[in-house]
Amino acid sequence: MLKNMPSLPSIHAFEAAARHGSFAKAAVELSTTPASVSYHVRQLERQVGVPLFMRHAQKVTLTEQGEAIAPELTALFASLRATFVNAVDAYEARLSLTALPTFGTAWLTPRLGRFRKKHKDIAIALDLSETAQEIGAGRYDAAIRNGGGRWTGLRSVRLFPSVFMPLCSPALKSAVKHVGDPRRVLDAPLLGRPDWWTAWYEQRGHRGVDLTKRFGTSLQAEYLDAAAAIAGQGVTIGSPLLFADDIKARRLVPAHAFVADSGRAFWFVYPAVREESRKIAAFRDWIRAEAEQANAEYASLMR
Amino acid sequence: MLKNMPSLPSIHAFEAAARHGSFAKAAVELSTTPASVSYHVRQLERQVGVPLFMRHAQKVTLTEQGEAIAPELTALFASLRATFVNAVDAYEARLSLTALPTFGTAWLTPRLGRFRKKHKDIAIALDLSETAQEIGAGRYDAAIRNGGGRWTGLRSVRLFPSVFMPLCSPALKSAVKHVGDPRRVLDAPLLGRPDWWTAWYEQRGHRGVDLTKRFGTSLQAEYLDAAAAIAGQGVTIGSPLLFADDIKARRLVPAHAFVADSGRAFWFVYPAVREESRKIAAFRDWIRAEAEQANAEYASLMR
DNA sequence: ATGTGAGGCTAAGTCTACCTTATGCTCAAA
DNA sequence: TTTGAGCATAAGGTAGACTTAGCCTCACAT
Repeated sequence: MLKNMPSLPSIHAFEAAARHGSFAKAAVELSTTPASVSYHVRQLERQVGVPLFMRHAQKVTLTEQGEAIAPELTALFASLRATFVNAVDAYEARLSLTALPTFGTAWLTPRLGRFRKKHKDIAIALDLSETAQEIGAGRYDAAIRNGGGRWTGLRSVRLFPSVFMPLCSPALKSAVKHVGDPRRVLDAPLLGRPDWWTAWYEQRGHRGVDLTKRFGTSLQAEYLDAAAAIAGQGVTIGSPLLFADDIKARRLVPAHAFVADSGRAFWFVYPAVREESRKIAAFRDWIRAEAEQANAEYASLMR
Repeated sequence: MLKNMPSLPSIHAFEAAARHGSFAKAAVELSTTPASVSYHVRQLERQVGVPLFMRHAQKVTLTEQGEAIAPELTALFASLRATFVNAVDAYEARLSLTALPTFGTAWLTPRLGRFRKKHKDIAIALDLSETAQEIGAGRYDAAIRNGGGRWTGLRSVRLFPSVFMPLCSPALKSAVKHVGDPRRVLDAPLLGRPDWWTAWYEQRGHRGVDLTKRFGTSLQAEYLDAAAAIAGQGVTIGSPLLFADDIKARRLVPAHAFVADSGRAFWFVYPAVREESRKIAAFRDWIRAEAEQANAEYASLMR
C-alpha cells in the first residue's frame, strides 16, 4: 500500500480544495482550472486508495479521512515552503567573493565597509587567492578578475583599466628621478613584477632591457611590494588606480609620469544565470558606482 | 523569489542524494538512473536559485545551504508519508457497510461478532436502510444488496438466493395448516409483504387471489413481521435462509413446505476499483464463507 | 605509465502526466 | 422554467520527466 508518493500537484490541489471547501476556489488560488483540481484530487484518491472528498451536486465535502489529513498537509506545505524560503534568505544574506590579493587588499577591503553600511542584510565573505577560482559552482557567487572581459557563461562589469606606473615614497623620488631611462643606474632597487617593468619600458620604446640586476627582494604580491615602496625600500610598479588612496595620502608618489596600459582591465564577474540574484545585483551596482568614483578621482589626481 | 514550489520528484531526488552523498546511490534507492537524479537536483537548484551540491570530479558534496535543508526535507518527507500511511490505516480499520434492514437484523448482525473476532483490527459500521445507498462515493465501502447481481462498476459476490415461504410459530402451525389453499379461510391473519404472498400463491398455480381481507397489522419491515409471527400473531412470509436461526431454534416453523423463488439473490457488492482493499477483501471472504455455511445448514434443515 | 571502472555530466529522443478546452450534468435560486 | 454555479469527463496538446548513450575525470589498480 502506498508504494510511491502521490505527486505534489495532486497534494497541493487537494490541500487548497480542502482549505476552501471548493474545487473552484482552489482553482482560483492555484491559478488553474477547476477541471485540473478535480483531476488531481481524484488522482490523489486513486493513488492513496482513500476517498478524500464526497461529491455532491454542486458542492464537495471532505470525508473523515480527508478531514484528518488536510490540516496536516497544510502544515507540511507551510514547512516545505519555509525550508526553501529560509535557504534562499540565508543564501542571499551572504555574498561570497573571490578576488586577486592586491585588488582585495589595496582597493576592495577599504571600501567594503561602505557596502555593509548600505546593505546591512548582506554579509561579505572575501577570498583572496592568486589563482582564479571557479565561480557559479556553489563556492563563490562572484569574482573580480583581471582580463579581457570575455568569459563564457559569465556577465562582466568593467571597473577600471589595468594600468601600471613606477611608484615610490616621496622621500625616494629624487633618488629615482632617472627611472625613465633604463641605462641610468638608480640609487634604489626595483620592486614589483619584472614583466611589468619590462612592459613599461617597452611601451616607452626601450626594447630588450636587462633589469635582472636591479631588483631588491622578490615579494609574492604587488601590495607587498607597494608596502615595501611606502617604507622607502625601493621603487615598485603598480596600478595608480589600485593605490590611489596611498597616492592621495602621499604615502606613494609616481616616480615617473608615464602610465603603461596592459590592455586588460578589472572586471566584476558573475554567472549569467544569476542575473536575478538580489545580492549580486546589489553588489554589482555598488561596485560599479565605487569604480566610477575611483576613476574620476584618479583622473583628477593625475591631471 | 520562489514563486511556485519546486516539484516533488526534484525534492525527492535531492533528499535521497543528500542522504547518500551520492547521485548514483540515490538513483538506486529511487530505482531510477543517475542521470535522472542529476537532472532533478539541477532542476531544484534552478528553481530555488540556490546551489545545493558542489560537483567534483567523481563525487558531490553538499553546499552550506544544501547541508541546511537536507535534514529538514528528510523529516518533511517522513511526515508526508506518515500522513498518508496513517490515513490509509485509519481508513482500512473501519469498514462501512450498508444493507437492507431485514438482512442486517436477521442474518448479518448475529454473525458480525465472528468477523470482529477474526479481524480485530477492522471495525464495522453498519447502516441499515431500505433504499440502496450509493457505494464507492466515500460514504460506504460496500453493501449487501438484493437483485440480479449485475451492477456496473461493482463487483458482486453471491451469498444465497432470495426465496420465501410461509412461517409461523409452532403453536400456530395447526391453525394455519390450510395456508396452501387460498380459498380456505385461516384462523390467523397474514403478515409480511402482500406481493410476496401473491407471488408465492402464483408460483403454486393460484392466480388472481384476493388477500386484502386476510392481513393483520401492516409492519414496515420483514423482520418485524417475523417478530410478530414468533409472538404468534399470525403467519408471515419470509426467507427461510434469513430466519434460519429462528427456524433452527423452533421459534419459527414453515407453515407450508413450498418455497417460492424470487429469481433474485443476496449479493455482497463493492466497487470494482477497490478490489485491492484489504478490509473489503477480508469481509468478502468472510461473508462468502458464512453464506456457504448458512446455505449448507439451510439445506440440511429443509431436508 | 596506463588501463579500468566508478561516478557524474550532457544531449537527444521518447513518453508520461499535467493542463486546457469544451461539453454535459445537477441542483439552487430567481 | 430558466439561469447560473459547481463539478465531472473526454479529448487533445505540451512541457517536463525519464531513458539511453556517450563522454569526461579521477582513483586505483596493474
